[in-house]
Amino acid sequence: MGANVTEQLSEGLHAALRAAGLAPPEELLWEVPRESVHGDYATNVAMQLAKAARRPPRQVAELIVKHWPSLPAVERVEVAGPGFVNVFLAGAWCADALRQILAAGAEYGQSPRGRGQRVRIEFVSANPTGPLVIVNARAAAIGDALARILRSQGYTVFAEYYVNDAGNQATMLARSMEARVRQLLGEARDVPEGGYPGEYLVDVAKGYLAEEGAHSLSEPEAARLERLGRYAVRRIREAQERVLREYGVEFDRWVSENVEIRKPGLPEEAIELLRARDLVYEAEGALWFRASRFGDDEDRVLVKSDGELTYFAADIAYHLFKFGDADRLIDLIGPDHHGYVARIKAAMIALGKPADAVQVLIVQLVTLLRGGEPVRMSKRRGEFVLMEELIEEVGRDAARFTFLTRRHDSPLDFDIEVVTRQSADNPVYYVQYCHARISSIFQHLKQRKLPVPDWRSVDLSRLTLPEELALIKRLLQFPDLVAGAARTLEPHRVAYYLQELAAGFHPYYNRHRVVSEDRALTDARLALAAAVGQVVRNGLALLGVSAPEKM
RNA sequence: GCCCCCGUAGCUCAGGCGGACAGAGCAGCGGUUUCCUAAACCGCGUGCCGGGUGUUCGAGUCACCCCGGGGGCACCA
Repeated sequence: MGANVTEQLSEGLHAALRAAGLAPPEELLWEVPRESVHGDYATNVAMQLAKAARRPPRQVAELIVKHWPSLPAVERVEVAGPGFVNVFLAGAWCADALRQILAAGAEYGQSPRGRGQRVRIEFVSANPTGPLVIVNARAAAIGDALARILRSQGYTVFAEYYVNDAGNQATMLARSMEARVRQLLGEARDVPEGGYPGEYLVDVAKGYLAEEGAHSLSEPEAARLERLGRYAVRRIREAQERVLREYGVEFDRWVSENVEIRKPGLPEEAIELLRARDLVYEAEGALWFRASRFGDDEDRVLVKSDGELTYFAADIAYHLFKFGDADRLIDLIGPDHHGYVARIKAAMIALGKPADAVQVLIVQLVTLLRGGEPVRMSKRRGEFVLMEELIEEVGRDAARFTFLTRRHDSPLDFDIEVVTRQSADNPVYYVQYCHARISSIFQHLKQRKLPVPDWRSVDLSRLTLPEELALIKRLLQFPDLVAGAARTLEPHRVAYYLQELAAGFHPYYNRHRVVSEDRALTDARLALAAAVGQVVRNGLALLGVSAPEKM
């Protein structure tokens, strides 16, 4: 008993197919035609079934239309073009469906279809060697929105941040720390080649001296570096966590590669699992995994000839770790790691996971511009535009929304000056303003001491303007839209939908008064405004963007 | 040389598991406010959808090739 239109249409279509003696395809797809003269929904089943039915598509479509059952939601059904079945919704039914949207409230758009499935989504996972930068903000916006969207579809979602605090880079961080600490003590020391020369480490080094004291530097090298490294990782991680929280992103857990994967010997265990399946071999002094049997280009090294584990070996262990309480994994990674996708998938398939249980999304780079000029960023010299500077300058909502109006796999030019200078015309404000306007209508009502009607008893048949029906039909598409965003892992669909919805409301608001002398009409229009406001709020919530009452 | 991503309006990008006449925002020009927020509304668009071949009743969408841009091709992480 939902307002989900396509579910009802599919039931009707099934009934029609049965009555017509046609075998239904496994899945029925409804699309919203670009042109309204083609109806509110259309399906191409007739064309799909034509071959099996040994009839021309249009004839099949005629059969479907002929046997179409009477449904309150549907005014008429017709055959069009090469064999489309076009469905026109009944206006009165649509208007009445507003009641269901309002009753569902914040739950409108949710679905139970993912219930029982546990999804672990890992994102950002920047190295704990420096502050977060702009591309991390992009990944954070996308990952967080995906988590929210999947949750809305009933999935149990865990958001996870992996801290690569082991291996070479951890050592280089420790050495860089040591140089900075000794510099503070007056020694002439350079940050080592391949280290982290960013200024931020100076502050961390100051903290270290204050908390741990200079005497700790007299420890033997191994212990000294471990202490320095551990301290730096902790402080940098805390800073990353703080920025992400400001951005509105919370992780369910932060997993330390060093503590939770390496120390307990999980990589070795993973290798043994592969060995038990006879999927490893020794060659040239190293231990290899037969990745090429599972879709990778070539076999991959697990243990180097010097006896050290590769990052890949740890990564296999980490993915198994994630599968510990999840059925499905989603990794968001940067394009520089895409060479890893094939091998990690190969390893998971080799260990018995379904081929589609690991989904890897590549979040493409962000080219930062300022007034059309590229902002120079040099990791080597430690020059970045930081994520916190971005939030400061552009604002959290605008930054998130801008990232979410692009596909994750499309490289993005982000011109700070444009996004800030045009802030008033930014699409995010267009959508938020829609929400604020609707809030102000109810504020106005309150000031005039007029009651908010009980939606259950409002006469919605007063909503007959074409703009009103178009708006309502747009609202009715929302559940399918969110489901589609969840299925394809494309949060930007929600952002575009919201812009279209707002683009439907603003002109309507401009042309027609909601609150008028006609009390019954006022109540009906209030219901529509409330429903639009609710859906805007729900949609923005899925993106992690605020829905202000005032602007 | 091999692999991945991208190539749609001046700019930034959408185009919903192939569908019916290709869209939005921005930038530009002109107009709208005694009225629930003008961060709004109204009007103004001639795009070889990078090029080619193919699959299909139908291709911006799928396959292959080519061109252009970015990124990867480690016993680094």
